[in-house]
Amino acid sequence: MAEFSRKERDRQLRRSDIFAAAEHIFALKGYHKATIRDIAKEAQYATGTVYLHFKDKDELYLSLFTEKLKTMLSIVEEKMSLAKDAKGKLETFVRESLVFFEDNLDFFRIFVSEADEMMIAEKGLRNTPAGQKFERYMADIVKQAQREGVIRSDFEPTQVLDILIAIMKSYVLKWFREDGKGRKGLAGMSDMIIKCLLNGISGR
Amino acid sequence: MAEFSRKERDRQLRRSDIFAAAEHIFALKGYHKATIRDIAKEAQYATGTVYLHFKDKDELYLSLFTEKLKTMLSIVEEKMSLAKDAKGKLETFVRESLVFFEDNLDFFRIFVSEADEMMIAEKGLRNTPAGQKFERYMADIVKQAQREGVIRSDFEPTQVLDILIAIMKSYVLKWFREDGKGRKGLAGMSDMIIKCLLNGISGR
DNA sequence: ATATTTTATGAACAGGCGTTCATTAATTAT
DNA sequence: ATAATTAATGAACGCCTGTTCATAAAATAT
Repeated sequence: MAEFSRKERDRQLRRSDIFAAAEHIFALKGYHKATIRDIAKEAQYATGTVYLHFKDKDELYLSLFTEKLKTMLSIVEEKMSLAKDAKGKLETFVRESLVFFEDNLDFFRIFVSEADEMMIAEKGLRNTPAGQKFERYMADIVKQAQREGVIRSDFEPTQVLDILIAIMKSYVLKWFREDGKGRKGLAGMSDMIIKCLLNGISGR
Repeated sequence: MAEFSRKERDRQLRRSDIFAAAEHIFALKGYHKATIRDIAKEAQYATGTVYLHFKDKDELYLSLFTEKLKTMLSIVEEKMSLAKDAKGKLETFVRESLVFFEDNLDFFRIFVSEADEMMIAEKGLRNTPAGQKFERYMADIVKQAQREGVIRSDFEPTQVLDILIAIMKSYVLKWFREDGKGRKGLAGMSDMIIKCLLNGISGR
C-alpha cells in the first residue's frame, strides 16, 4: 500500500508540474499559440511525457481550467459559509474571488479568455458538471438574497450572477491595465463592486 | 473616369463578398478554426483570390471587424445626436446597439470573442484608432452625464463604459442562449439595462 | 481580330504542430 | 545480479493551413 501510495504521489507530482507549466504558457500565449512542446519544455519534460498524463491538448486545457476553478470555488465557498446572511455571502464571494485572482494572475488570464466563450459554446464550462454545480450554488445564494430583500425579485438569479461577474471582470481588467507600481490590492475593490451592483452608479 | 469607377465598384463588390463570407465563417468557427479556404469557398472564389484583396488572414479579420464596428458606430452615433441630454444619448446608445446586434448576430458573435481580449492584448481594438476614437467619444458622453448629475462623478468614464458594455453583453448573451421561438426583441431590454446600471438591482 | 494587360485559379510549397512509437533509461521483482 | 516491467524520451509521421505562383481566363486596348 505504501508502494502504491508513493507511485501515486509521484504521478500527481508530474501532473501538477505539467499543470503549472501549462497554466503559465496558456496564459502567456493563449490556447492556440501555446504548443505542447512549449509546455513540456517549461515543465522540463520531453514532449511525449505530457501524453502519459493527458489524452490530448484539449483535455489538458480543460482539466487544468476546471481543476483550478474547483480549487478556487472550494476556497471561496468555505469563506462564504462563515457569512451570516446572503448579502454577506455575496460580499465574501466577490472579495475572496478577487484575492484568488490576485494570487493567480495566470489563471485569471485564462478565465477571461474562457468566460464568454463558455456562455455560447456547446462544450463550454456552462455545460460541465463543475460549471453547473457552481451555477446552482450561486443561484441559491442570490435567491436567498432575494428572499432577504437585498435583491429585487424580478431578476433571474443566473442573470444577476452574470451581471455580477461581468462587473467584477471589468474591474479586474481595469486593474490589469494599470500594471506595475501604483497597483493597489484588488480585494479592496470588492465593496465598490457590490455597491455598484446593488445601487448602481446614479448621481442622485 | 467611368472606367475607373466601374472597376473600383467591382473591386468593392469582391471585397464585400469576401467580408460577408468571412463574417459568417469567423462567427461560426472562431478565428483559428476558420480557414481561408472555407471563406473563399463560401464566397465562391478560389483561395488565392482572397489574397488579391487582403494581405493576410490577420488583415482580413481585423479590417472586417473594424469596418463593421465603424458602420455600427456611425449608425448609433447618428441616432445619439438626436437625443437632447447625456442620459438620452446613453439610452440611445444601448437601444441602437442592441438593434444592430440583433440584425448582425454573426458580428455580435465576433464582438464577444474580441471584446475582452482587446482589453489585454497589445494589438487589440483598444489600441487601434477606431477603438480609441470610440472610447473618447463615449467617455465624453459619460462626462457630460456626470456634469448633468445623472452619474456619480467619482467613477472614471472609461470604467463606466466598461461596466455598461459588460452589462449589455450579459443581457445579449442571455438572449442568445434562449434561442429560437420565445425570443423577444433585444432592443426592449435597453430600459432595463440602463436602470440596472444607474440604480442597481437592490431590493429596497 | 489580335495583342496586351489584368484578374482569377487552385495545385504546390513550406512550416508548424499534435500525436505516436521505437528506443533508452529507470524502477521493481525475482 | 539479473530479468521483467514501467516510465521517459524526442525524432519521425501525417495532417493541416497560410501563402505563393505558374497557368489560364477575362477584359481591355490596338
